[in-house]
This record gives sequence, C-alpha cells and structure tokens, in this order.
Amino acid sequence: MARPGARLAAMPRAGTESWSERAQRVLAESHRHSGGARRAVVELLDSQSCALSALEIEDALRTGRRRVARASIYRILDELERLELVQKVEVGQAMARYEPLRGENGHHHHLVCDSCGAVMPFTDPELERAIKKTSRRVPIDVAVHEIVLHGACADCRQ
Amino acid sequence: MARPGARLAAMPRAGTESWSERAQRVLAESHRHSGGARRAVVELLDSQSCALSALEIEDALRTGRRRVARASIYRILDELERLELVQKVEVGQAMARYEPLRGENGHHHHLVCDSCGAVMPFTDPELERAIKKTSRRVPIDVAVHEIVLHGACADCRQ
DNA sequence: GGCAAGAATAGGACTAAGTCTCATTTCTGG
DNA sequence: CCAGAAATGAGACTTAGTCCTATTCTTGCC
Repeated sequence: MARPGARLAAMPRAGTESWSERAQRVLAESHRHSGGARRAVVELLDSQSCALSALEIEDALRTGRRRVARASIYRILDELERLELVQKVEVGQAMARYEPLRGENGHHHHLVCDSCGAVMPFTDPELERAIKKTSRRVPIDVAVHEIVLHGACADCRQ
Repeated sequence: MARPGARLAAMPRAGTESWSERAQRVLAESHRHSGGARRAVVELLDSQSCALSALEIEDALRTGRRRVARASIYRILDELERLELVQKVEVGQAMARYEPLRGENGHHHHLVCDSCGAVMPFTDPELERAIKKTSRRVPIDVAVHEIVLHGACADCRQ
C-alpha cells in the first residue's frame, strides 16, 4: 500500500504557535490529565504534510518515538477530530486518513491515483472561493469541506 | 485496479436512453455473457436517486427482486466503476456508497450531516466550472471528482 | 516527596466491511 | 442440444475499527 505522506518534509511553521503547540494547549484546556500517547500522536501528525491513516500512525510510532496501542490511537484521533484539530479524510481506499487542521495556510485537498493509491495534496484559491460561496447557499451548516480528484498519476498513465 | 483511460467509453446516445439501458448496453459490449445478478443490481441502482452502500444493496435485493450474493455485488460494483457507470462515494462513514453516473445532468455532490449521518445531494454549476479548471492544472489525469461538505443539518443544528 | 482519585493507556477480544477461492450454475455460439 | 466460457453463490478469510477491562500514569493536595 502506498504511504504517500510518510516521507514528505515537515510543514513550515506559520505564525508563532505551531499546530502541535496549539493542539497541546486545546487538549490541556479540555482535560484534567495529559498523557504520553496523546503527545506522541500529536507530534507525529505535526511532522507530516499530508494525511496519515490510523494504522500508519501505529506503525510509525511503534518503530519511532513510543509504542501506542491501536485503541488509544483511535480514541485520540476521535478526540482531536471533535476538537476540530484534525480532519478525517476519506479518499476511497477503505481506510480513513487524518491530518492536522492548520487553518487557512495549511488548508489543502487531495489527488488520488486510483491505480497505485498515491495521495497528493493540492491547493487552489479560486476553488476555495467557489466552495465558500456554495457553502452559504446549502441546507446544512458547513463546518468542513473536502475535495478529492481521482485519476491516473504520471507514473501510472504511461 | 481502475485504469480510467484504458477502456473505451461508449458513445452517449442522442436522447432517450435511461441509465439502466446504457449500463446494460455498455456491459453487453464488454462481456460475452450477461446474467441476472448484474441486471438486478443495475436496475436497483437506477431506481435510486442517491448513493447506496453495498450492504444496503444486498439487503434491498434480498427482500426484493432477486437474492444476490455479497461477493457478486462487490464484483459487479467494481466492474461498473471500472466502466465509469457508477461512482464510488466516500462520505466518511467507514462504508463506501455507489451511485449511477448519469452524465452532466445527473452529476451532483454530497452534503453529510456529521451528527445524524444523513446524506443529501447538491449541485452547483459555478463550482463545477471552478473544479474543471483546477483539474487541468493538476499533476494527474483527473477522471472523476468528488466534493463532500460536512456539517450539521437543520434538524441536528437546533 | 508521598498519596489517593480518577484520567489515560495497553491489551486483546470482538464486530463488520470487504476480499478471495472454488464449486456450481447459467449463458452463448455453433 | 452441447461444450466451453462466463457468471454466480457460499462461506472462509482479512483487515479496519470498536469495545471492555485491568493496569499505569498524572495531578492536586497534604
């Protein structure tokens, strides 16, 4: 299975508070205790530029900073999602992916190669404007939007 | 896996062919035999206005036209997807949904209420134009696109 | 620092969506 | 109608994700 985000460089810091710092702060404000598993997951997510699946996270942590149980990973991701610190991304591979919500300047969408499974981020200001406009005239209170373009990547097209 | 350019799409006919008829024709052109399970799935899909999951299809067929084995349903859906007759839609509920691709005038996207799970279709010509433009400047050959707006529906917002 | 209360986590059984394999049935051209 | 090929059914299997419980860790307080 493709592990697209796993080798990309860390995102540059925007402003004064990194996503990881903000996440730790928001978590602290909504909890009495803070634990090592949560910190490890947050730090791993912050070091990635695109979405990771829960099992990729488990794997990366097992061979890296600190082993974290699968149940804990899912619990932590659910909580981060509820606090709107991460977004759950479904790109059509029977596996949810999660990535930090960094606000405007980290916001992006996804290209998926249906043949090799690669996932790549992309951005488009014009598309953002159009989708924001659409969101206003639609019968739900839109909290997040998600755009996925499916097709064949350069390697698979040949 | 799906290779979008690899197969000829049938020419759309001039006016009056239903999706089910077109699907049957395209299937016939790419097969030597045609069977009852495939017909039942195609007819069920054509009678729906929005996306169904594989298990909903199994259920509907069991209590309706003709029992179809789960493996057959998945096989048939995969094939319909490869032929670009249906689109697989992931709306973030750990379950894929499938719906007929009826061309321009059936094309739509999805609103999902994250609290009650309701899925609703919506359309927006301006958004379509924006996304078509984006698709041209992106490093994959875009075959289909998918937009999901998540939020709270009128009932859940109260 | 030590302690108690309760939160966080690990571990593993469990559920459910989806896949695979292979035997059986059905379709088709001749 | 027959033979060969395609379609389908049945159920074991895989894997993402959930649930429960015992254990460990964090925190406020002394």
